[in-house]
Amino acid sequence: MVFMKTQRDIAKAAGVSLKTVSRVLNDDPLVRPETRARVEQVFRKMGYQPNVAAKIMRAKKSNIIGFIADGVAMSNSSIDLIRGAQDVAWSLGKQMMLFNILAGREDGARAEDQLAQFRAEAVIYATVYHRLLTNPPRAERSVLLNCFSAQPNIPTILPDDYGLARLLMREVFAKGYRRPFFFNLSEDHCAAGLRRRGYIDEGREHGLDLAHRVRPAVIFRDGRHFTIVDDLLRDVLSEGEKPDIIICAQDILAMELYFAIAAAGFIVGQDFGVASFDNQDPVPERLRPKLSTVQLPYYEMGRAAMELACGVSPAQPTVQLVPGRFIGRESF
Amino acid sequence: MVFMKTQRDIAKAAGVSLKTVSRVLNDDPLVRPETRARVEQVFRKMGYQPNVAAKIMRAKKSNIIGFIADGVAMSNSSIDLIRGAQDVAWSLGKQMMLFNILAGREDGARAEDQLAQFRAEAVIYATVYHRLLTNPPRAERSVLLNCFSAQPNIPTILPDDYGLARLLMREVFAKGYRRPFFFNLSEDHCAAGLRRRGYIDEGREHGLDLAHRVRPAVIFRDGRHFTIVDDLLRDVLSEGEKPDIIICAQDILAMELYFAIAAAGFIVGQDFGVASFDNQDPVPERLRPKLSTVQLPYYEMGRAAMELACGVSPAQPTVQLVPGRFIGRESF
DNA sequence: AAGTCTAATGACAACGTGAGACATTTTTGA
DNA sequence: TCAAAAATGTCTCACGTTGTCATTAGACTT
Repeated sequence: MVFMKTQRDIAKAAGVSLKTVSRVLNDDPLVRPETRARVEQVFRKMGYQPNVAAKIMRAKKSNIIGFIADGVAMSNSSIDLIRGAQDVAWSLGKQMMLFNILAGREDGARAEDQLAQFRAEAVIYATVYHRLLTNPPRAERSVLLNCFSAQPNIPTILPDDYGLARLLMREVFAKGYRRPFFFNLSEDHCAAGLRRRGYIDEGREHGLDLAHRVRPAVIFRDGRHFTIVDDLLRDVLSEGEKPDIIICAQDILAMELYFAIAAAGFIVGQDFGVASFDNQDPVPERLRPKLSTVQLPYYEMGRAAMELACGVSPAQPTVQLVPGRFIGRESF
Repeated sequence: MVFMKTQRDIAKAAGVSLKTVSRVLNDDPLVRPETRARVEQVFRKMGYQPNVAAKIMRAKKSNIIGFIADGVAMSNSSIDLIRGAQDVAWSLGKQMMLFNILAGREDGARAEDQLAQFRAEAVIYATVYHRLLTNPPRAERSVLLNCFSAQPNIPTILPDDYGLARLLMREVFAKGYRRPFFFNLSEDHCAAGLRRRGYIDEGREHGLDLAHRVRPAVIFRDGRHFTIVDDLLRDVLSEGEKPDIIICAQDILAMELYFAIAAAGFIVGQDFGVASFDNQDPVPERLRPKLSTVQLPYYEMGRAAMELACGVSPAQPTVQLVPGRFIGRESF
């Protein structure tokens, strides 16, 4: 972009002084409307674009908010985190600078350096899964999104996994189901504990003891996650009280469960209800019967994080839980 | 970031001139080793980060490559486009500036403005689906990724949909299938025509006339896409020669087909083979039986686009087709 | 020891913007 | 017609970095 126009060029072309051009750009009321019109005419004709680098220099303020997205490439759910943040940033005249990284590689440090070099005013650290952030952020002003840190006082936005589980179970009980069983995430996943507690607490509220009606359907072994939906379903059907609905901790687990149920000779939505967490496009809408899920509030979380980063919403409590909502379809 | 150190601060602290600090930073061999050591000592102590804005000003060169991603939020497949581009950019010392937009909103123009203001050296325009770009890019130097334009001479990276179809059918025939049927995308999707041609041509190569053994499984009506997998399967089973394998134009269509096949009382991989296009995580791996697909070469396409944008690979032919590869699993 | 050469270091300018201080011109109103 | 007010212009500086050129320190020659 060597041939970019400067205010000086505009001034010459419009037959006014550099200062007048500057006044027009910065909405100085001292400019006569006709002069303003003439200058703006030239802006359009010559295609002037202000030089952000010079602006940053001059203002000692970058208007840049960094967004470090860890592992977003692995899942599409968290893209809504980005969309939410982006929308807020633009509406505030801020520039969001986005980095997709994979934790464990040097990506992260590199992204942080880049942002520091652009003098980003704040940095949002986002993860795909709700989890603990091991190495804390270096930026002076940061916001944690979908993750949290050992060190306190960093503003943090988290999904209300506990509340989400209760919300889902309220719907389940409202439809008359009384023998739920919960196919949970593996216990190393920190949403697992929260959801289990919400599931059990909401059960107690309805006079049920669900403490033994929840088991992980994903296990972590040799550094990898394996799903054991088939085995788990077999176990659950052979022992104890047969469930009337199965809750899955992820849509994709629900998909596997659909196959497992069919393989066992049953029909989803008839012999068992199925419910799940995530509402991760496009799976729930395309399953038959369509899957009823609770939606993780990623878009709203992204918005909230950017608002914190930009200092719109005041400090708030350090950890902010964002509620989700129920998406009712056909599976229960 | 008000309290950022500058080279001037470092110079004062180290008792040398501003220029010497600059020399140390730019690996100028003219600096005496002891001086260099002293200055670097101060760097570490004071935590210097160069100011990119000033660099851009001074150099009149931004090292920034823009990436405008249209609709990435709608699908996770194209994230690999971004990963590929990002990896190349970093390895070249370039800074990729990423924008997620939705065509039809003002997002696009805004992103282009932002990039012009940052004096981006080139802009990559990427779309989720292989399609025609209606309003052409404004940037002087641009690359089209997964889309193409009416105006010629813009370097363009496209998936080789035709070749992908032939590749897939070669595998199908190699496994002995002789009565394929192709559940294609809707005809408004420009991959549909290419894949159909590849499908038919590869069939002819094996002595089969497949011109009438392909139909759209997705229809476009009232501005929306609907899948008609169930209806189509019923039709195909009731008329003409019963297929021994069904090819789906998307993994998610294949998922629907699994259900439709089960509903019709058949077993996937036994009564019919199923094959598909995309290899879009996590669906193919989690279906039972696991789905064999051809993978769209998104990562490589992203790399190729960034290489073009950075001027690494010479001009090439204007349109560059990137081949995909076959991912064999269990479904045929 | 004086002179010469080179290695090392320093001073300065410029990039584009925006603002302050102030001068000059134009317009408005009595 | 003149004074006041409004509009525009001139000039200067600062932001942080790095290329050009000038200067100094040290080493080497005679």
